Amino acid sequence: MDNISHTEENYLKAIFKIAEKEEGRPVNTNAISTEMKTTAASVTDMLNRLSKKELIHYEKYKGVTLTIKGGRTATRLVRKHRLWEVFLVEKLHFSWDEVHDMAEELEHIQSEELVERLYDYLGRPKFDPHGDPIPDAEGNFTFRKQAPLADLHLGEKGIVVGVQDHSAAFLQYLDRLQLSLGAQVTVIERFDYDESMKITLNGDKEHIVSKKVSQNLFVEKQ
Amino acid sequence: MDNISHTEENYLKAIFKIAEKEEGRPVNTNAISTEMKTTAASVTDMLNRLSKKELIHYEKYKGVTLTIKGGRTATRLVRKHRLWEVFLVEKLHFSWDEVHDMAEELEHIQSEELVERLYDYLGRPKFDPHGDPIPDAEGNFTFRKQAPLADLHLGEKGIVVGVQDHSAAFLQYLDRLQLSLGAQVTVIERFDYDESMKITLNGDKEHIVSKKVSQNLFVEKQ
DNA sequence: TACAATTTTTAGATTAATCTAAATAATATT
DNA sequence: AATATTATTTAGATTAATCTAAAAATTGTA
Ligand SMILES: [Mn+2]
Ligand SMILES: [Mn+2]
Ligand SMILES: [Mn+2]
Ligand SMILES: [Mn+2]
Repeated sequence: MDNISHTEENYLKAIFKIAEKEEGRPVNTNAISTEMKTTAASVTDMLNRLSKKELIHYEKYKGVTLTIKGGRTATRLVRKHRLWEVFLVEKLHFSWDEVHDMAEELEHIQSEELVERLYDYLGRPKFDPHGDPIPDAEGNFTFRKQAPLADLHLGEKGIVVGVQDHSAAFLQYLDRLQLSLGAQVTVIERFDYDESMKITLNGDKEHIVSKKVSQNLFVEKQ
Repeated sequence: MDNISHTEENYLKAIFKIAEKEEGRPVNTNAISTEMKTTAASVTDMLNRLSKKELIHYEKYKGVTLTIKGGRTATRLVRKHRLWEVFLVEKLHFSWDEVHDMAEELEHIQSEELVERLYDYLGRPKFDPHGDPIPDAEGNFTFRKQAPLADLHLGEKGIVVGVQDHSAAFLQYLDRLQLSLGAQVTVIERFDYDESMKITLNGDKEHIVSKKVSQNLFVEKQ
């Protein structure tokens, strides 16, 4: 009755993630099939199953939203995923571009007690290795007034606090430039031609970063 | 082709465990169905599947043995299971009677790299919280010349190194008596009547332990 | 050896999760 | 408004993992 399979959990997380971007509007079938790398027919099938379990509100052709129960399950998963990522980076010294797939499996470990002990063990972190907020045990997220680096004006300073693009390629590129979380960046020149910008890193190293990079990097203005 | 499901992994581990007790004789269907808490029919079905994947040698009505590949998979699972148990006890401070079910899930996390990093992180342990040996990355077990406490003669001393019975009830009972791994016990009296014995614990506390307890506790003679 | 008991396998169903192909509904475009 | 396009659902199959009930093989015993 109450048992939720790994697959069902992954669907709930996918719906949660899409709903976040879409600011709560009903999530449609195709968006889910893309996110889950599966067919629309499979999604429809699963939506009926999740609906019967009262994890989503679903009306044919109208898309879905999470119920309270479905939302709680999804945020629990996000909490577990991000805490395991912290563990892998902080304790086992994996780099931030290696941990996602492992966390994708670890997030399904049942025990609530385990998660909460892990949380304490890790020093009650508020953010994961990519700067994403870790919801607390009640499901509340810490919000931060962050903006893409691209939004900084000439002369403005910011601290790198997160990424939009979580791909290994982007994360490795940032490593190469030493643009890690906590780094201080200052915009010292902006090029209208291709919307790239020149920045200094911790008041020292200079870099030119492309529009794509500056749009995918979140900073907290200073 | 090469993908092994959680369920298949659990069957391999069950076969490995039974084969250990039976000293390599072919493992029969009913033994597996008991260990897996499932029906004989389901086991037969799974044996055909494992056989097709070349994880076991199987002949109808003759029982099964693990192939090299099946054996390697099983010992890797045992390694993972026991390392996670060490993690849960040493780092998250669970007690030894709480960790089995969590490890039963954690053992299925794929990444080999994760296991080896965990191994280093834990200080390359050779034994799990119940005193069971942790096979190394190549699948070799450390053997110990251990015997049930019941085998100690009057006046003999031993160090508690493991348990036969892994049930929470037994482990909690041992906790109550402070009979934990590493404790030194000396047999100071043996009662023929019910085969119980009186022991001293670390040369101090005295206890009378039943036959059942002394048979389920492993010691290393001194 | 013959019969009984036990063990194992087979047959036939069920449920979860997936797929392809076809049908239907919703939306966009002339 | 009619038609074309896109999105979604339905129909029908497949595979893994399980079950119950019945059949068959093996083992134990008189
Ligand atoms: Mn992740
Ligand atoms: Mn997952
Ligand atoms: Mn265990
Ligand atoms: Mn398991």
